[in-house]
Amino acid sequence: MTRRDITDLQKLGGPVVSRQRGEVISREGQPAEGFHLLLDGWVSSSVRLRNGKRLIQKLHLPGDMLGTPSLTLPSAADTLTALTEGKTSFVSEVSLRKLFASNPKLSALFFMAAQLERITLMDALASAGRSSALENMAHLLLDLHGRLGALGAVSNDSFYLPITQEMIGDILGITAVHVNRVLREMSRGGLVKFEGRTMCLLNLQKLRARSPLPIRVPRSKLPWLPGAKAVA
Amino acid sequence: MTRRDITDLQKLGGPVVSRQRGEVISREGQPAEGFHLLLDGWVSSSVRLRNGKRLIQKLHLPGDMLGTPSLTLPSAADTLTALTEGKTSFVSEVSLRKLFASNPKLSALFFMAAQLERITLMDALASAGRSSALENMAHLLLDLHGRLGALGAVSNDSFYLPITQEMIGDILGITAVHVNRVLREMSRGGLVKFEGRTMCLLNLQKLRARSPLPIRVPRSKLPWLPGAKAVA
DNA sequence: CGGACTGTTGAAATATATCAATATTTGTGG
DNA sequence: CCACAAATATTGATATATTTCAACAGTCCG
Repeated sequence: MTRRDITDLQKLGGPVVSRQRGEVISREGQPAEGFHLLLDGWVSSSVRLRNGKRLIQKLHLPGDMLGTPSLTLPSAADTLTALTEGKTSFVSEVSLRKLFASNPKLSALFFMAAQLERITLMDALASAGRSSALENMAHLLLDLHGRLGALGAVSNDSFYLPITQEMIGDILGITAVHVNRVLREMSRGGLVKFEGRTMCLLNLQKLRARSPLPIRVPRSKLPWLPGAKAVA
Repeated sequence: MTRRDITDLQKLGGPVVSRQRGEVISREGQPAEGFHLLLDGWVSSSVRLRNGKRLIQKLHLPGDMLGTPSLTLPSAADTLTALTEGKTSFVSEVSLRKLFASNPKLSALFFMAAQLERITLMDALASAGRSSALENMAHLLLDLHGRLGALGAVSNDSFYLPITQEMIGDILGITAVHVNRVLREMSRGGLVKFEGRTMCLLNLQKLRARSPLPIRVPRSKLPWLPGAKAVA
């Protein structure tokens, strides 16, 4: 990105808002009218099913855009909840228009970011359907390991995991009880170690072998992107 | 969309290519370098897991863009297979650049289309994890009913479904045997009727009651979109 | 026509859910 | 900083949805 791109991106968001743990940033069923940039902290995106059960579709980490899918709907599909203290800033639809109208390169990057999210969801869906709970757990842990690593939040393959086993269950679509059994089995097998909210991946190689799909690495360069000023 | 938008969109694709049933349009592991517009026919997007099992992530219908997520990766994540005879046209990365550089409105629409796909995937993921096979089947049938209806391919709530029960299993993440049991149970319960490849939804209301999530209806208007020529 | 898919049904095996009881940790107010 | 309540983790026993294996019927297509 050029300096101009970065400036444009920073100008996008409104004032920085502090979020407390447990705070609902946006609730399903309410109109969206914009999205949020996650500047700091963890946020979950969850949906409640007819039968009352909840499912977490995504754990958002700093740098993520929250709530963009709901821009396409009359009312938000998911609820955004802060899992830790954090900071967000709101991007209105008007700001988004200005971005698309003035910076084709960032527009294309936004498009590509959305495609990357699709990949993650596609992989999660493929994995969920046809793999055992342990395999899905391995995939989830490796995904977090990769994403947190990129943010510098992993040391010695261990990281802070500010979610309960029940939430992990809501991500993988299994019960909290079964999450516990699987984690303990992985622990006994020397795959991971966890104390409180700290998770340590003891054997990345074995974990990768158990993961139904590899963790995707995005293309580092997209040579076809329009130049920042290449406006017709 | 204005006339200019439509012209821009049509210019995007290369020559029309005819596809035979079973033909592989693009294979996972190979570089993408562009995507396909589906002009006619059904196409599946599938992934193969480490354990050899296949999972279908999406049934594509005419009007869909195929393979855009893989633009973000060094090599394609999914395999695109024609399920019926059909027609596609290829859009190169260069064409895509020109679009982003010259038409901010279509750029924004492309972004929004990707978000809509995310919604579908999020719902499928939420549904898959926490619902019974019958509930997921209801959701799938209603989704197809809605999408095919928009294309004028539904009459009397019945439509042509050019896929085997094994493929349905690969979509829902269950075995072909179980697909059969679930479909027959729905049939006995008066929810659906099927003969050969024709599926008829006999009781939409009951089906909706069994579906874990409603079928989403996109916003009809996005007033914030940049005008077609609103280039800074 | 015949062979290969595809659909259908039954019986047994298995992963995961559910229910229940207890231990441990975490957060909070005094 | 402590004590206590609430949330979370852990483990066992049992129930259940789905898979697996198997056998056969139907159907499509060359």
